[in-house]
Amino acid sequence: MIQLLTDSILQHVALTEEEIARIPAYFETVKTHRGQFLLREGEICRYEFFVLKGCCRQYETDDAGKENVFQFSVEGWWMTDLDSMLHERPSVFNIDVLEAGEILQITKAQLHLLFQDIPAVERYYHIITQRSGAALQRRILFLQKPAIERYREFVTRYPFLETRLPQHQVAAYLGITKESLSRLRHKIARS
Amino acid sequence: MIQLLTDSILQHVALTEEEIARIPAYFETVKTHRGQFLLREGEICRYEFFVLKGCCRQYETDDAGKENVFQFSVEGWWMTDLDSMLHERPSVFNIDVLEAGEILQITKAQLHLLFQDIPAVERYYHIITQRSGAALQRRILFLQKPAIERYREFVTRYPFLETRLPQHQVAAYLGITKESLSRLRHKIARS
DNA sequence: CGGATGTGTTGTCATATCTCAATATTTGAA
DNA sequence: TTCAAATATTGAGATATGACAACACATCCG
Repeated sequence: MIQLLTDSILQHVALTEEEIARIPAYFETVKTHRGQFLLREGEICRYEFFVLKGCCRQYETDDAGKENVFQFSVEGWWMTDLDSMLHERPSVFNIDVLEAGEILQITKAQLHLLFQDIPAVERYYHIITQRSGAALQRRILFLQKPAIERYREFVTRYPFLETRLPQHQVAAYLGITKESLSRLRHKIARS
Repeated sequence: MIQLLTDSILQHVALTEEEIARIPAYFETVKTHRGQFLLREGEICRYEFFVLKGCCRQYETDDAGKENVFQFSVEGWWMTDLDSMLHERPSVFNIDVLEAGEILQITKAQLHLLFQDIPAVERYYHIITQRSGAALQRRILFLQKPAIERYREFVTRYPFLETRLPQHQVAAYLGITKESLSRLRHKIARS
């Protein structure tokens, strides 16, 4: 199943068969179960996660206890708290498992060993970092739009998430309550 | 004045005097005047910008004509449309000059020549990219908070911008109208 | 099977923020 | 200095969304 990762790498850089074979050793494989936490608020995020199977969610809990979803991750997606990793500061995020499955995790130290071993992977990593930056940028624009447009854009961009996730999780990603989302959907269905 | 850039680089990586001397040639210096556009919506963003002096603003205009500010940049800050640069797709952003001054600009091609010439600059660039990713991440969390907290956080994090910018620009960054910001400020002042 | 838990809908009312309009204040350039 | 443009404030009413509560299903698991 780790092939999902090597495929992802090969989409961006070229590797020899021997290099491909050396990659898995740098990662830890973790079977995940629903409700499991990969990161808890207050901890320093030590890993980059790569989802092999299942669905994870990165969210923060605000003062009123409301959960704001930052990102979902499904098969083939990376997920981490960049700010916590980079500055080694306690994370504001929780990362938990919505759908059981399997993930890969790698520490910063291992990642750098991997870069030394296989420089092409460093190029891959930087490409991924840039793409994730572009995605964050889109998310910022997204959050400035009215709720109904956010919902439409979400459905268009991530149809597979829309059907896979419970509505209240989608609402928490859109930045609205589940009740408001229910009413938005109703309104759209009518028209 | 280009020393602002080399200082920024030297904060993160080590360079020899000769290397420092080779850097300016890769950049174009542009004197900016108020109202000038560095990037217009619909164009493909070809440059990374580095502000030497003055203040720039990156914003998008929504369907209703409202301007949403994505980012301000002052002395020593980088600014670009990552998504447009990376995917070579038309930008949704405008970048214009609020305060006259001077900027450096560099194309992707020149940047890669610079990386080949001075590999340490590539490391600097990746550090900057990561930090900017962390900043984008914070901005996403920021946008999910209520307006009054967004304003407080803005003032705390960027006190020098709060005083330097007209209020309606700050409002457009916070994602509220200038009237709402005026009222928020009034409310805070009273308490 | 049956209850606990998770999920989704609907009603009512509260609240934050917006829109539009009028007016005040500051700033910059001729 | 003086006028025009830019900026900021205030009021009144509209609108989007939230908060809370009740209820309806579905689903999972003992």
